[in-house]
Amino acid sequence: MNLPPLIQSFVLHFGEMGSHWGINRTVGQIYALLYVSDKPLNADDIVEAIGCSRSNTSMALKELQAWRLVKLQHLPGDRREYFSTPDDVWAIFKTLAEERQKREVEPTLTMLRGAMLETPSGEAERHAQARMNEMYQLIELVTKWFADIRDMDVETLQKLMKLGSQVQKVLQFTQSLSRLTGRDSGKEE
Amino acid sequence: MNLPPLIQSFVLHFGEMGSHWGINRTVGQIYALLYVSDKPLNADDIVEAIGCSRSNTSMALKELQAWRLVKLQHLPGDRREYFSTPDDVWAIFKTLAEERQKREVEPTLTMLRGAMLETPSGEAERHAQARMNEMYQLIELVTKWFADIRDMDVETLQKLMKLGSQVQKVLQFTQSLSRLTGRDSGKEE
DNA sequence: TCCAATTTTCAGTAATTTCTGAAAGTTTGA
DNA sequence: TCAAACTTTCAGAAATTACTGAAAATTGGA
Repeated sequence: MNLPPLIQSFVLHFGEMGSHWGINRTVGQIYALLYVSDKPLNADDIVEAIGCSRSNTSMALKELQAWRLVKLQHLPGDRREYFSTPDDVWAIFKTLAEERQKREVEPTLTMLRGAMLETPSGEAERHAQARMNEMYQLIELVTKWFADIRDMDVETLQKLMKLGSQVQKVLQFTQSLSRLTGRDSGKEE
Repeated sequence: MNLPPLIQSFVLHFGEMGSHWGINRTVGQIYALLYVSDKPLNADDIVEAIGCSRSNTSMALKELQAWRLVKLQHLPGDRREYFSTPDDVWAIFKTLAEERQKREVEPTLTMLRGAMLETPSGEAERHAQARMNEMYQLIELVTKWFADIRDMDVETLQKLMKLGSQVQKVLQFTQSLSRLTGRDSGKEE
């Protein structure tokens, strides 16, 4: 690996972190490299920069594309494929949230839904099913909320986040208002 | 493994999912087993139910304790250690969020903070540093917001989540109000 | 169509992670 | 203090995952 020190430490960090996430070192490193690069890179650029094999690079890029974290593009007069990450960090964040949702949460929800349909035989199973239901309700609520949040425009989202826990006050205020006027701003349960 | 079918499929699912998260199969399975169990279990109960070795169980329980996802307790007149998960699914969710924050996000923030202090030499490093700063700002904002959210009481949190994206309307409404009255409910940037 | 440039696949190897059994360590109460 | 009950550690085995180089496949232009 032959990179300026600032970039190198960023790339190495993402490589290490990869294992905490579900991705391998090379995938993490390549993503980091593309993220900070000021121009799209082709596979050989990446091999050169990271110091991994050409085939490994190919695999890693395929995985990053499956995650929708890199864009493929062609440069005029060059047959090679060039890769880059989206510029907008919020868009990246949303993509990541969507993909993790799809890969990690959906399958669990499906399994739990199936479990809800079973008829428990015996006390142990009855209790287990009740617990699974608690988990199901929680995950579903959080999931829907995340989807709502993801679909907000960045402006609103930033406003909301900066408001932070003070949103409580706004809610309380709105609820007193609605009690006075008889209108309700929130969804019913 | 010798468990009622409903419980078995739950336990196996968490085992598989473990690898998508940063935990191994046994850890996932044991957590799932404890989560649905109607009483605390000791290490031998777990070995019996899951079918792994005693030492593996010991390691896995240690990891689950490090994640603060299981409670250790003693039963009167029994020297063995019994394990269970917290009852409250919201508490579990919060613990999980805190631990992931600590393990996955903090180290990255630290690295980025360090990178911000470097003086870039050359255009590539200058651009890279700007990108890292964008990432830093985003992660910090989301992190603070998460912390705010975590510290809300469950009631408010559920209310907020059920409101979903309609919170936008509440925000807009409150802002028109504050424009009228000259008061501001939100933090300043 | 053919050739050269480029990308992908794949089988074998290397590295890492997980798991086990045996041994060592710890704790409790007699 | 000792012994029994129980837990942890750890070195090596097993399983899994990551990586490589060679070969096959694909692509675009002549």
